[in-house]
Amino acid sequence: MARGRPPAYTREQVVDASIRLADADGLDAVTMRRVAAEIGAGAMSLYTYVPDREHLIDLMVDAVAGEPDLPALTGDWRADLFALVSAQRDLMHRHPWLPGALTGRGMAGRNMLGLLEHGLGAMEPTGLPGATRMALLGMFTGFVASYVTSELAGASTGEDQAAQIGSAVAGGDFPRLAAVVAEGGGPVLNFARVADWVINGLVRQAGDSPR
Amino acid sequence: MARGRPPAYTREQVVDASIRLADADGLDAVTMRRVAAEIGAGAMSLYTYVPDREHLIDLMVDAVAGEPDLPALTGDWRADLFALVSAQRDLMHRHPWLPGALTGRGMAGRNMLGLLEHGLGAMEPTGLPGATRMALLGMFTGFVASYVTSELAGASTGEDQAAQIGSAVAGGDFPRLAAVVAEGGGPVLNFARVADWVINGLVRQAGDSPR
DNA sequence: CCCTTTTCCGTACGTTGTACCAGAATACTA
DNA sequence: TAGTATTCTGGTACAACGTACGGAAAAGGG
Repeated sequence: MARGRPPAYTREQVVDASIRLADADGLDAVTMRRVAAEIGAGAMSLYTYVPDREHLIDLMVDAVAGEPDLPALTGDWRADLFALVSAQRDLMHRHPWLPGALTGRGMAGRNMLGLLEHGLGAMEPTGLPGATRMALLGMFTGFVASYVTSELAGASTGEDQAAQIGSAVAGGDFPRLAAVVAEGGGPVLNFARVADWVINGLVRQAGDSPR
Repeated sequence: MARGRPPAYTREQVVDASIRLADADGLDAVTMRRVAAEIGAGAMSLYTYVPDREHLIDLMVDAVAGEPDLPALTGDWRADLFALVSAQRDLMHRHPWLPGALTGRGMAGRNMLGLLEHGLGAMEPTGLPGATRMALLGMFTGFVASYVTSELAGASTGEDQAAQIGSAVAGGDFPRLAAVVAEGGGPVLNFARVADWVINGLVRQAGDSPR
């Protein structure tokens, strides 16, 4: 058994190196050559472990989806969903490329499906039908991605963008925007509060919904 | 006035050609050479009108953001927000690359700010503070992007992905997922209904929220 | 010891973004 | 009218990318 030259690396090594690169320098830094260099291999060797770059990114997504070990369900769907959503946010903080990678790349692997399974379980006490729970989970993930994206954007840039908004606002158009900007913006909205809005609001509405 | 050789093209021409390409073949098809060929120019001539590819995409986003002419505000924030959200959805249907392009690219130009201004106005009757309205608008756009993404994904792929899910589900793990799949999924949830959930749910919760 | 199988990876090709610059086209100045 | 300053055009070139191809290397089975 095990004929042929034995592999010098593993798929996991390749995926881990890719994740390390993406965490440090963004998804664009994940090039076949750089990933290979990271593990000390030749560029073409990666193709033994991964069919192409696109699948590599699928694997990266699914790998990080396996990171959080979610607490067991309590039966309180509010709390359970909040825990799930918080875990997703932590994940996206740890891997800022994740929101971008998620767009247009649906449910690749087992860890991703595990997250889905967990969410479906959390919403079981709501009594909502399966398709509805499914849709809501998509919304929740979209919400977290959107929230984290604005969190990260606010932290990093805000340089020339603030200038752009400022000058546009000063132009006299966008009076309401000007008012909001003048109002000071205040602290970024608390994630816990917004997550509560989303969870309570959406599930309540979904339950109230006719038909 | 107007010294030097006169421009043979316009920035608008460049941006429009890029949008046409992206609509037809996706964002990746927007390469400097292809865009240039589309308008009959040399590749390097584009750099007279646009600093680089990244800015080109910013301009594309802002250009399409100017497409919808939104109906005047009625004072009914539910209706006005629904109109806004529907317009955004139409936009993303017409330009399927938009959700992806939006990730990590915040509020580039005047049309984008105009959309923001409109949204702020629509929410004025809610009495919510400016920062809250701002945050909610971000959420709404995130939801629409997420909804449309899943709409488009469901329409196009579902080929090997369905097989992957099927085999994983057949494996015996993910019992709840299996139940939902067996349940038939049913028709995709109505956009109007989900949008209502989001708008009513979020605004209601934001209003109820303590402090 | 050779044969089959499997992995490794150097070389090479087509495509990308864009730096550089010579040439062309215009308006202003003398 | 001739020259000069200014601006736009686009060919050439380069580094970096994904990856097809194929020979070298390393293992087990005969």
